[in-house]
Amino acid sequence: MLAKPSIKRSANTGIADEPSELRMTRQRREVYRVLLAQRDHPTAYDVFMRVKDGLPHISLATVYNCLEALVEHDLVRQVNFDREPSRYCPNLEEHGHFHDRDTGVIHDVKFKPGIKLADVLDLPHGAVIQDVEINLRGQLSLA
Amino acid sequence: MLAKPSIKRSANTGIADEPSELRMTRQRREVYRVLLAQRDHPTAYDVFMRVKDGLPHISLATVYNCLEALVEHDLVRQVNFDREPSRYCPNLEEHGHFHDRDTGVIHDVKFKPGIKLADVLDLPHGAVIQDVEINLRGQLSLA
DNA sequence: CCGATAGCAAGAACTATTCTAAATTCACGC
DNA sequence: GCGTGAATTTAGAATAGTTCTTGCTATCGG
Ligand SMILES: [Mn+2]
Ligand SMILES: [Mn+2]
Ligand SMILES: [Zn+2]
Ligand SMILES: [Zn+2]
Repeated sequence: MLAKPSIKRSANTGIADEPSELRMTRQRREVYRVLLAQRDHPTAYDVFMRVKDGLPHISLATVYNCLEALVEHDLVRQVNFDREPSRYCPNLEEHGHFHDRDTGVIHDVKFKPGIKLADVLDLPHGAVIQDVEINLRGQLSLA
Repeated sequence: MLAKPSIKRSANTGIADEPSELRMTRQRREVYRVLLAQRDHPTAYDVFMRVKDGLPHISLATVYNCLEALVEHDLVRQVNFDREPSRYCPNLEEHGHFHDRDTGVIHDVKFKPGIKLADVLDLPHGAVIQDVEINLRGQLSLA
């Protein structure tokens, strides 16, 4: 995924401020820690369950808020397969996802070295790409 | 998107039947006609509104049913950007989608000739890909 | 410490989609 | 052209992941 600038405008002036720092609260730190600890592309609810070990009073809404904050500050990527619950991935390298229909496991899929998207796709003239999502589905043949 | 075999198994035997034909009802035909007539990746609700011109009594649930049937029989592709409402595309060539943030327009994006996904992606060993989804977001620079 | 801003928790609300149940249409053998 | 069973349609209810609202708490700069 390419970087997305997270601009905020002050309510008073309407002038663009610096992109604000992410305040690392206990909840956000724990959500992020959980994502790094087990990189299996958990859903928000999965994260909620895992975070409760360390923060038993955290709410699901807070998990959603934390995930949104982490995504907006480009520490975490949101991964959507069709209309299933969103999943979250702390791998910041440009990569796609392969969903194994048999096991449900989602594998990270890297580009082969030296490949750029503009090399393989016939983009509209003047297109500036800000975000790339590559989602594959299939099976892992056991042969 | 790669072809997805739509196998049905008879309830009695559990033996695989032929993939059943899509029965072209008035509703399905009209939904399909609307998709072909204006290829702007409409949502189910967009389709509903357009189909009502020809079939004023059609229900939204039927539009969903028809779209699902068309997708399952590989006449139409479902296109999902993040968690926005699904959109529908009758272009059966293998292609991705570019969402222009400024205009909201979704453009079809073809692969450059001769490119295969396995050539550019580092797939897991033994992966058999059944479905490919490539979604881009960005802007069209006017320069 | 003070006032302001940001974040959290709990539950309600939202909304795209799916499900339910009853009515209608259809395919097909006679 | 019927009768019959299966498929489809319809309207409305239900579902479920996510977002919003509200009141409270934590944090920050001074
Ligand atoms: Mn898809
Ligand atoms: Mn995305
Ligand atoms: Zn990933
Ligand atoms: Zn398309």
